[in-house]
Amino acid sequence: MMNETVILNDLDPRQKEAVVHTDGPSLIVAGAGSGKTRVLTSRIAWLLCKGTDPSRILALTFTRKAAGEMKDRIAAMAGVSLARKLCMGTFHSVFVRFLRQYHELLGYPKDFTIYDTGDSTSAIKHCVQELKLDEKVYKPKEVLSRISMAKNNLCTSEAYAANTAAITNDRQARKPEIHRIYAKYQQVMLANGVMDFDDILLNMNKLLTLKDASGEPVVNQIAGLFDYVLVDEYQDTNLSQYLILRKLCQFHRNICVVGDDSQSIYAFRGAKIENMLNFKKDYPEMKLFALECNYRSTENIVAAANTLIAKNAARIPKTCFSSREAGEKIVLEKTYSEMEEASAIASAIIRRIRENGASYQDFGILYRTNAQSRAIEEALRKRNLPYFIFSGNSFYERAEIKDMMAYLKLIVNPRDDEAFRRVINKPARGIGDTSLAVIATVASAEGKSFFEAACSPGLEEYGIKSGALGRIREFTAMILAHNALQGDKDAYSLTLSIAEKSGLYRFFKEDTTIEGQSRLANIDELFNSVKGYIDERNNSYIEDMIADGQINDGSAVPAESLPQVSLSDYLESTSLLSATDVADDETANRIALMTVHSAKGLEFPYVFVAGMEENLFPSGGMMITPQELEEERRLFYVAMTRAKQALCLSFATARMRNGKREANSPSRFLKEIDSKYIANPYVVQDIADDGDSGLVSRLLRGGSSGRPSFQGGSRSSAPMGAGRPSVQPQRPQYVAGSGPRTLRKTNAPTPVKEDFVPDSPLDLRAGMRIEHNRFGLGNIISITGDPSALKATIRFDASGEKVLFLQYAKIRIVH
DNA sequence: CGGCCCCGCGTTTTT
DNA sequence: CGCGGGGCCG
Repeated sequence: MMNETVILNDLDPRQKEAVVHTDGPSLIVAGAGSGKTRVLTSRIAWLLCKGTDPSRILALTFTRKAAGEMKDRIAAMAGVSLARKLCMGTFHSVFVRFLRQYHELLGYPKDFTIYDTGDSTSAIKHCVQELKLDEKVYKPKEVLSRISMAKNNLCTSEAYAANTAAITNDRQARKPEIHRIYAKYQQVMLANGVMDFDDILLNMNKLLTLKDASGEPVVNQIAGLFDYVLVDEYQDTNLSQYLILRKLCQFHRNICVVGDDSQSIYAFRGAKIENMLNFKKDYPEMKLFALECNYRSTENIVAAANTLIAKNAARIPKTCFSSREAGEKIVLEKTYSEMEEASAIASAIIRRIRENGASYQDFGILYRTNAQSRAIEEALRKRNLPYFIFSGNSFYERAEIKDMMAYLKLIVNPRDDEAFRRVINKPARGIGDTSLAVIATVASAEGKSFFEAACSPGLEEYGIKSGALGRIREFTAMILAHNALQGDKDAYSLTLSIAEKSGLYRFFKEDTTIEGQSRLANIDELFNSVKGYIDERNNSYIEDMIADGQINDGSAVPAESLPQVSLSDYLESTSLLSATDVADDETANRIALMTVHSAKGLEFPYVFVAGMEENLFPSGGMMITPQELEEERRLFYVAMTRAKQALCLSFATARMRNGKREANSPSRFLKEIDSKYIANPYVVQDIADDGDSGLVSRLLRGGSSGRPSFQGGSRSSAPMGAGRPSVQPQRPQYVAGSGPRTLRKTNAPTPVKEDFVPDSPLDLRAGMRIEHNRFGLGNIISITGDPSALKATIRFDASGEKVLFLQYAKIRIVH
């Protein structure tokens, strides 16, 4: 356990203030690169240091990665045993725990499962069909988004139907039946024992208004569990989350929220920047801390971003400054097509590598829309530059994975109709549309789920043929058998079993086409993922026991005594987690391509932002509202502040969009940056000042300035070209097992779990200097045990001697 | 039951 | 232009 001095050691005075002021409401406005996470974790460590019971601290984040990262850092500062007792996680995962605990009050089964956006969309679609409405008019995605917005604003289906504004609005949009779809959807979801993401928050709100069986308000019980509440990325909270927080903090008012209003980019999803702007209204006694020192970017970049964001009206006034040198000016790059733009970026990267000794992972190429990646990919491929894309399409969105997941969901919650539909005839087992229609009719008539309908004895009477009936019975029996095994078998063996028994694995195995083989590989990858999850859980269980001093030898924990990791545990871990689509080795030393949204929280020495054009960035064109324009500006602010060393902003005067060539003028944002921070501001100022097309003004000018840098061999304005060599760039580091969005600042104040590539246990020898992903540096004292269960006694510098199971521990040799 | 073709559509996306 | 979904045909 660290002492107070150590916690405060690497913090600047402002950060220190924010860390030690623990009681009462705090608003920490943390500019980009200002050490936000460091302050949050130090604050928790500080509380622990002061003797606060960790279980009475609630810390909420948006992503699981952020939660994990914070937990790791706190573990490094305050010890694993304290860190693991914290109530820390995403809004959704923490609240799901409470919802399960109080499921009866809400009328949900204990094993309710969670629908992802895809599941919800298809559920909506089926509701639209059942209500005999036109899918063209009631596009499932659109309807879902409308319902989602309603839920985020705590508008239940009943409230929606009674809300004249909403109804009028829908009528004017020629979609008057949305309220009926909403009602139907909610009814089906409840009957299926399923919640969508928004329901988790909505029901949490509802729960906090209920009384338990003994008549005690639930809010007293839950809010009473905590003395301190901390929230990360507060600018991204929606109304639903805001209200929950308010209820949870009403007794002690020890709420600490951290965020940056300038980086609020999720309004389109219901996030309310007002939550941050109005914090003082709810908590007049609050203390404001502004972290304005940016440790990430050079002064030029920080100052330039400041001038941009100053154009926004809705913001908390603050002026960020850099702790670093002035650095290079921002370079603009004008091109005439998206291909040319991509080539310019690729050339600039090559030049940087040659002249600055940069490596691939030092580059981030950001864009507003995913469609822009294509041209860039082609340019990079042509030059053999390795890259990876943070794709929106995740592992869990692949059809074959969805199939397997649907089986798993159905085992845990047989009432899940969407899962049932998906797998009832997968692989084909002679239960076609006709049979499914009958099942649907029965379910609807008897108010049952599909599964219950499929089990009901009177199914023949509805006209199911005996052959099909037998197969249906076989199917339900198979699911029920697995459902019953959940207590005895762990997630892995159930997954293997259902893959085999359902015939799905054989089905994919028999498909010898290339795609078929890839699907099979994905299924195998899913098995690995389940196994990995179980190992991870076992590993941390053992480490926790050791850290707790309950045991000091990993061998005291025979495998069979480890708590079993159930299928339901696994499902919850995946349903609330966006996929880790990009494996670590795929991101290793590659150029990163991603949308600006995905880049939030990341940093790169060299950043390119492509497509700086009106109608693209800012997107939307004329029908964009002032609020939306401000959000676009914040989005661009996020893009700019990803850069540590150098920033290049490019635009194309024309590009292919939806199969058509479109002319665009440069983004207004380019002109909003004070030109003194730009190396070649004339590139944008000369042209298209007032809707004039770039081509015309170029012809008028004689075309000498603003020429693309690689026409005619001129390269004077090449993006981020031969900048003077400066500090050796720090490289972004990705967390082991990380999903797309995790990147750690390299100037982290404490040792943390890094980009961990563990060495094989077989390579470890007594006497070696090693590093453990959690416990840090240490020396191997001895290695014992038989080859199948090797254990090592390791003396850690920070935490003393421990015995670890090598099959679980992640250890690498330090040379 | 599966494959092929045609049509429509086309920001951003933690959970 | 490139994709996914739905419908129709073999």
